Amino acid sequence: MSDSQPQGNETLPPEARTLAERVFQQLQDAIVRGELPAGTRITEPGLAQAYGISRGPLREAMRRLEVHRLIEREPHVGARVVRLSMRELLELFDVRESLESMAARLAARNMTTEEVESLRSVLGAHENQAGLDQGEAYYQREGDLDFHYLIARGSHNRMLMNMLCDDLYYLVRLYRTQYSARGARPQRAFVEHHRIVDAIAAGDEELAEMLMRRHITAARQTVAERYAMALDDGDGRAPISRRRMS
Amino acid sequence: MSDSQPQGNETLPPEARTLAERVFQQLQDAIVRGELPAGTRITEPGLAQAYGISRGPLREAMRRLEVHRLIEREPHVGARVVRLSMRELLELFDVRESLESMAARLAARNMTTEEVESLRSVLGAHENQAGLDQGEAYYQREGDLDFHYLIARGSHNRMLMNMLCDDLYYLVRLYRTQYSARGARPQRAFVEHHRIVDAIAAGDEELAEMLMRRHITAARQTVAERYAMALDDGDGRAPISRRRMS
DNA sequence: CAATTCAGCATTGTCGACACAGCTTGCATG
DNA sequence: CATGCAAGCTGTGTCGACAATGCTGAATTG
Repeated sequence: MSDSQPQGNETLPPEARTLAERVFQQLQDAIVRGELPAGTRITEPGLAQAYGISRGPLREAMRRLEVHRLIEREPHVGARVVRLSMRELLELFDVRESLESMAARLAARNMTTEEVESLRSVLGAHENQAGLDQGEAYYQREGDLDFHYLIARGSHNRMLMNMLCDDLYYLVRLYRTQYSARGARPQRAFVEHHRIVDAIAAGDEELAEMLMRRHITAARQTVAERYAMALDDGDGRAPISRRRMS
Repeated sequence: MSDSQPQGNETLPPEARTLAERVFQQLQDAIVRGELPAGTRITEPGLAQAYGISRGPLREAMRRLEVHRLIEREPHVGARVVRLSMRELLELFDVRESLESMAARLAARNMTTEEVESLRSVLGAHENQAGLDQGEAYYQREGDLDFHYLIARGSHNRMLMNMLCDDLYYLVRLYRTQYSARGARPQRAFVEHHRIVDAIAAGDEELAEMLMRRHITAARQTVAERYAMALDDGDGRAPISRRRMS
């Protein structure tokens, strides 16, 4: 896997920027990977000592995490890693449906042939991977997001791209670790991905938009049905698997 | 107990508790109002002294402004109030179209009768206001956003609501001050607003979504045509690049 | 024995100060 | 006279310390 790390920011100064920036990305990664489980209480002195920095940059990093909805803060009380409830997860799907269908429409309008080609190559790589151990599709977890990343970038809408890549997709990854959700229905997703790419390549905006909308709606449906019996509390908390990352 | 009137010290300001929060809101307001014009260079000691606080809380407020896309920061260089280019403005319209059409759909599904009623009352107030001095519709500038705010809230989708109310609508207000855009086509907008409310009241999700989409598309079209002769670069490059102040 | 109050502590909020980077300016030199 | 270089200055990045607030726990009292 080349980069499951999204290039959310615009330019490419990969190495040294500011300290707060690096800590922010490290924390972001640690959260979506599950190294910091949901509900973990984050104390500023603790993390500052853990990362070997002062509280100043760490506070700024936490501010950014808060705006990105990865941690929840309460004034004078503290911060905790977000615990995605089922309701918020379904809300996320609705927002994704709206944003990504627009991204698909714009991608069909603005994507260059090279971008379409790279999209096809990524899709082919995942297909081969899925052909090896079909059914499990472990790699599909990140591969699926690679696909959506490319379409978001292909929209050539910087604002839309930032919203999807910098905000929503981190929440998606967070959900997948918190619910330990393996990518369900891999073959169906593959077919849908192919059709979306075909529509984009053909420049059919309406079709691309509709297919993407159905794609995400179907995923939402699957998730909703899957957890329908497990948790029947519309507003309640999510039953997180309290497995530690060892 | 003490139900009558508690001490006026802290009634219920959920976010006015910390100093950084207040400064953030003050700065946010100052920017969208135009008191801090676009491109204004923001220096931390200057603003800190202006607001009578230290640099710590001000830095956190600036971080939040940065994430909300109201200021642009460059490491070791400084921060400036964003200058919305025409391209970014059109991008904003695309994002709004996608998000608000979904909000209208969800509002048609989830809005209570009380919410619909308040929506209608707001619309009626604006209509009377526009009846007084029709054509100018000064109030319509904020009134239009009131309308969209209520629909966003009516979606009962917290994530969608936060995205619209906390991020996009501030950018919309910022654009209106920067471009000194008076609300064009007021009567048409009124008609469209009424139809949207009717669709929402009727619970017609598809219709509400489509009408909202057309509503925003028409506004985008108007803006695009209006500035077509002033800056004519389609959607390739940003016509108003970030120029140096000097 | 239970409820309440108060003292102690941990953590967050805020502040002032130091270090480093980038820009400006003045001088020296070709 | 133009240009390169160096020194100063402005401003950001980072740090440690102090103050304020909320939580915890035990002791006391009805």
